[in-house]
Amino acid sequence: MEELRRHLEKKAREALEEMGAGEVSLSAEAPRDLAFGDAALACFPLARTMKKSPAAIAAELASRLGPDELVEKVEAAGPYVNVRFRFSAMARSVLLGVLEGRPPYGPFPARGKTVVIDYSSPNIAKPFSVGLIRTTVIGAALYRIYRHAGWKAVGVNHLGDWGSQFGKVLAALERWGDREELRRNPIRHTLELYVRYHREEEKDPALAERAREIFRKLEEGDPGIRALWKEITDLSLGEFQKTYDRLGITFDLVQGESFYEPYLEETIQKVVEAGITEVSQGALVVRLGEGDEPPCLLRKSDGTTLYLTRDLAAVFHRWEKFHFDQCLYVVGGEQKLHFRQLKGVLQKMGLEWWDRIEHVAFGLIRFKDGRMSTRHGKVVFLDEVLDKAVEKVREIIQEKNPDLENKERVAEAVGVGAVVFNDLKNSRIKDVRFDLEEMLNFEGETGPYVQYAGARLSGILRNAAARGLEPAGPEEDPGLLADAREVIHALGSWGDSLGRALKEDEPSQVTGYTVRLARSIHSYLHDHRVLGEEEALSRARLLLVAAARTQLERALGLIGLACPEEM
RNA sequence: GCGCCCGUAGCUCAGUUGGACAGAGCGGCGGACUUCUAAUCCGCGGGUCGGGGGUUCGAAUCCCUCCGGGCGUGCCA
Repeated sequence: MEELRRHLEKKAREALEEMGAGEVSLSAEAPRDLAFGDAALACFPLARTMKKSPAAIAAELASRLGPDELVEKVEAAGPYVNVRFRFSAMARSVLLGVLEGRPPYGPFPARGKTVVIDYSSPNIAKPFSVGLIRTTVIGAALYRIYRHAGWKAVGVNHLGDWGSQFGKVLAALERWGDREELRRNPIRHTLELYVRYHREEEKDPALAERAREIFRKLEEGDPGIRALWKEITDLSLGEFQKTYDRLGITFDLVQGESFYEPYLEETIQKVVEAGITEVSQGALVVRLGEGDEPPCLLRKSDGTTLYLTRDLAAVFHRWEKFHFDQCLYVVGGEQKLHFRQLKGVLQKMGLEWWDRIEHVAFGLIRFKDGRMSTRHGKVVFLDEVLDKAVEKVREIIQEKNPDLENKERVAEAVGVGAVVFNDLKNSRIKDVRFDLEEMLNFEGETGPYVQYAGARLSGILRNAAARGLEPAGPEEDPGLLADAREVIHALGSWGDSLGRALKEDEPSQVTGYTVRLARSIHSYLHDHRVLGEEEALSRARLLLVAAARTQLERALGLIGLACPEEM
């Protein structure tokens, strides 16, 4: 599709030059409706320089753009020039592009650029709640998308394994904890302790004092406290890993905030040496901007450090290690100020790479009656949601396809996929209401809908193989697929979707692509048979089926969904 | 109070960066399985694009203002 558009753009450029428009160019875009054609040139941008109406320009341009080996028909429609490509050329370009894995369908060659992506980064004193799914799956999708586009991607899990909340948990453990229970059920027990702490903190000032003291000792390196901390973080991380495995998510670098603990002093020193700090109310701060913009705190009045201090240490470390071209933080939108401050400090320090930092924000998950709160124990565990989804899929399989092999594996892939898909469906910035019922509705624009399209395609390919029928080869004319124009277009729009996904750091563009592709496939398969037609037709359609299946699996893979052969 | 984000069909959302008649899914109603998987497909109904101004040949999209919701706003992360 891309090469056809470039061909058209080149022709248009030449024609416009003949028309005396000078060195101008128009870009070919997808028309609003397939009925208009396969590509459209909008002439609005030329109206001013050419001092003619867009419609007049379109009319003249259209008259100069004749048919050729790739273009079948050119037509002016108001301010647009609509172009229909020769179907065989278009189909061949798309189908072979997909099957041979040429970019953008297959991965791009390395382009020598590095992106560091910070995602998931759970606070491991807290449970793996559904709230964490957002950063985890959005970040992992971006990681795969950047890699597909030829970037060197570094996935970082910046574990929240440090900070005053550990003082709280350890203080609670000291007072009410059960070490046996902690080992058996680390996450739940830690959560219980955390909730209890917050319930009792208000009426018991000594408790809060003890928590602060413990955190201070932790930072000072007290061996007993350190050992306890290590035990909790290890147990907790083990539990997190199980969920990552289920989601198929990996990292290149798992490094807790604690890792940076020895570097905090030199980090603070670096900022001080830049001459931008001041002491205010006993705390070390950097003032950014004017007016009410709150200052950034590097060190509290009690001498301990903050989130920002540790993030600064981490970003220096990342810079030295990777010299990234971009560094993305996939973190909720409520932390916008924090990242503005992080960038602000770097900028004020005069570091030229401050602008490569980007906060990829997303909306939070809310319940009908307000937001989640770990402190109040108002959490839903992600694993429970996944389990419910998988259970629902099991029931559906039992009902629809009881003879299926690998039932359990398919149920897991479809159930987990449904939850992941649901989270990647909408623009990331929107808040999402936690609605289990909607998550478990598997009809319409859902993960199972897309996977089901893949399974139907696979079924056809299996049957064809059993009959010894091969897809048409590249030398054969794909003209027999003229009734599949919509599928070809859906397939061919991949470059647009991928481009926007990258430009906007928006995995939902890929999700949307899978839905459109699946829809065109379902619709086509409903109206057309592949096997049992005249051989040339069957083989041509088989080529389409193979390409659709390949591309669907690729796109699903980028957002972290499997594409089961059967379901 | 101030700052940022969101507001499109009953519900959940798209809307290709200012352009062709505002589109999907869910829910509702009505149809399609002796034929490669009906977790599917096809049709119908449903919208002052939160309100009001402005910029423009042209605004859901840009600017101003108001309203509603969310988030943040010095020692949490």
